[in-house]
This record gives sequence, structure tokens and C-alpha cells, in this order.
Amino acid sequence: MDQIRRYYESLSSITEAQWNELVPHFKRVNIPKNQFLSEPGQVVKDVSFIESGMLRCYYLFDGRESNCYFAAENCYLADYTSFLTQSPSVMYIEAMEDVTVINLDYHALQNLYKKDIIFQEFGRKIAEWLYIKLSNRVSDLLLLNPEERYYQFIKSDPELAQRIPQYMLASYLGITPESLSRIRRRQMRVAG
Amino acid sequence: MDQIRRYYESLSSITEAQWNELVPHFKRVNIPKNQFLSEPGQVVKDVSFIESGMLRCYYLFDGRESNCYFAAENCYLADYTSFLTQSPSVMYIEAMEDVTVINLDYHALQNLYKKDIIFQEFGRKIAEWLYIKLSNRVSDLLLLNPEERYYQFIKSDPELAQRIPQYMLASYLGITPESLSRIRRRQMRVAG
DNA sequence: CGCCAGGTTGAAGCGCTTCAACGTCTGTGG
DNA sequence: CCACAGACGTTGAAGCGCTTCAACCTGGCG
Repeated sequence: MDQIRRYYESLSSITEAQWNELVPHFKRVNIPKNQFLSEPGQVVKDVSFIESGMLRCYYLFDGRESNCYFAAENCYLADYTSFLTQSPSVMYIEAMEDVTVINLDYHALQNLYKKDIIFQEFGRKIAEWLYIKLSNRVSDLLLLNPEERYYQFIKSDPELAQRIPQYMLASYLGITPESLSRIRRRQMRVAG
Repeated sequence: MDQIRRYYESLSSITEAQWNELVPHFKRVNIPKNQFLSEPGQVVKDVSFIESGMLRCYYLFDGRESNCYFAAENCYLADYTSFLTQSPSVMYIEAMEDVTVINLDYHALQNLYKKDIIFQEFGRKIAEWLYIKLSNRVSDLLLLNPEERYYQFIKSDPELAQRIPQYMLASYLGITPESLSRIRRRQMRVAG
């Protein structure tokens, strides 16, 4: 539990008593590669902190996958909309590698929120962080063309980009795998 | 202050004492049409609750405006990324009509967060709400084509759509004014 | 009235998609 | 050890939708 504790410490310093309040609600879960953390139709019961491995969120629409988010170690992940509203999810969250997550249950979290200001603060800061990430995503989609989005992505998150197959990255960028292949070829001619 | 109080009540019930703690930090400000609530380069000092009127957030990029958000009465608005990180803004927020907002200052808000769990809860719920809005925006941009995005928008927010000039709506949808005009014409032929 | 902002229309061009074919690498079973 | 299959990536050709640019229309306002 060291890893997740360091994560919380990075948000706000936490007393031993507060930590002891929190820990009993954690449930460590293993998800083998290609298995799902959540699927459309179900109400998401947990938020998941990623200890190891990598996952992707995607929509299935008109028979094709659209990846909307990739997440790796040391961050929280969920269909947060479904979790917050306790309404059915509309996306898949799938392990791209063997994954270990630490789950925190919706009702446990609501109780923690009532008990101590620190848990409200954690919840607020995590939501704020997610907001900032999404906000950058929107501005990238609005302001950049596909080629610029590609270089923006590999510049801002190079090690993550390495772990993503090209055809998944393509739909994340809002283009087809063929187009991404051609974008990469164009750059190769320039870079030599 | 009735209007903003009802907004907070809708998030969580609030005692008279808590309300009295909050109110002194509010500052009501009028912004005439076409004036700015915030501009690129400055660190956003306040979050603004809209009492009346309508504003738009836009980026200026390659000499052209890209509207990323429209907001009207009874919601909070700011360049939230700049506000949260206290780093320079990169967007304009402009009054599309004469506007009245109620501002809450960054440092006042941080102090409120320390004083009472209810203010953390407000902050959390507002961030969560903003997250859900943005999340829908991302999925619309990823999954729908321009024509579908247009109908999605006027379906989900018809009264707001009425107040937005077409050339501003176009960049919000990620297309040119000419394209939006042609999309509308296409539909007219079908609808009669 | 005449101007200007906002909206429409047409023609040409470009970039991404589509579809089909092929290449390459990896793992699996005969 | 080779053969084969399947997943992933690349390439080409054709098509479509959006952009670009220019012209024009319309209504509101000084």
C-alpha cells in the first residue's frame, strides 16, 4: 500500500489516523490482459487506482472502437461519469497489459466524504486534476489537425505513447490507422 | 444573492452560519457586452457565478477564434485550469450580452476550504459537474461527425443554441461557418 | 441611404476515409 | 524446423466532405 499512500500524500498530507480510516476500504484486484475493468450497461461501483499495468477507455460506436483515454501506473481511473451519477456506463475499460488496481467503493467513499474534510479534499483534487486533463484534450481536438495532435501526444507523453499500438492511438487522435501510418511516413521523409 | 444561494442549496444543504461565512467574499461585477472576463496571459483570480447574461470561452490560434464553451445564467464559469493552477490563462472569456457575475477570489476560496467541510464539498461537486460536461464534449468530438454534433448540440441545449450566432457555433463544433450553413441547408430540404 | 456584420452560395482543392492488397512479425502446431 | 495463421502496419487508388476564397445577399443601425 506504499504506492497509493505516496499518491495521496502528494495531494495533501495525511495523518496516521486518517490513513487508517481509509485503508480498510481498499480492495486490490488483478485484471489479466484483455479483460475488462468495466463495461457498458453496468453502473460503475468503484474508482480504481492503478498500481501496475495500463488500461484504455473506449467507446464502441457504429461497430468501431474509439479510444478516449489511456492510463498507466499511479493514477486514478474509472468511467467517472457513471461512477459519479451512479448511472449505467457507456464505455469499456480494458486492461492492455496485466493490471493491478486498488478499488474504492462508491458507498464507502460517500461515507468517507461525510467523516473527514481530508477525504472531500482528495475527491476535489482528483476531480480537478481530471478536469484539467480533459480540458487539454478538448483544446487539442479543437485547435490542432490530426498531424499536430499526433506530435503533441508523443511530445507530452512519450513513454506512454510507446506502450500503445498504433491502431489504438489512431482512434484516440480521431483518425484511421491508415492516416496515422501516412502521417508517420511524412515525418520520416523530413527527419531522414 | 437569492439566485446564487439557490444554486448552492441545489448542491448541498447549507446552514445559515455557513452561508454567512461565504457571502462576504462574493463580489458582484457587471461586464458590458463584448468586454472580457479574462484574457490570455493573466492568472485568473476569480471563479464567476453567472447571475444574468451569457459568455463564451475561446482560443485565438493561427489568427482564428475557436469557441470552446458557452455559459449562461446559474452556473459557474472561469478558465478553471488557470484558476486551479494559478498559472497564466490561454483563453479569452468574453461577454456575449451584458452580464452580471458574482466573483469568488482564489485566496478566499482556499481559506474557505480550510474552514469547513461544506466548502470542500461544493468545490468537489462543481469540479465533478464540470468534468461530466467536458467528458460529453470529448465524446461528441470523437464519435460524431460535424453534422451529428450540430444536431446533438441543438437537441441537448436548444435555448442556449438560440442565443449563439452561427459563426461562433461553427468553431465550437470544429467546422467553418460555411460548412455549418450547408449542414443547415441539407436538413431544410429533408424537413421541408 | 449606405455601411457593416452575419449568413449563404458556388467552384476548386486538399486531406482524410474507404477498401483492397500486401508486408512483416510473432506465436503455434504439425 | 518449417508452415501457417492472425494481428498489426503499410501502401495505393478512388471518393467524399470539409475548407478555402470570392462573390453576393440580407437585415439592423448610424
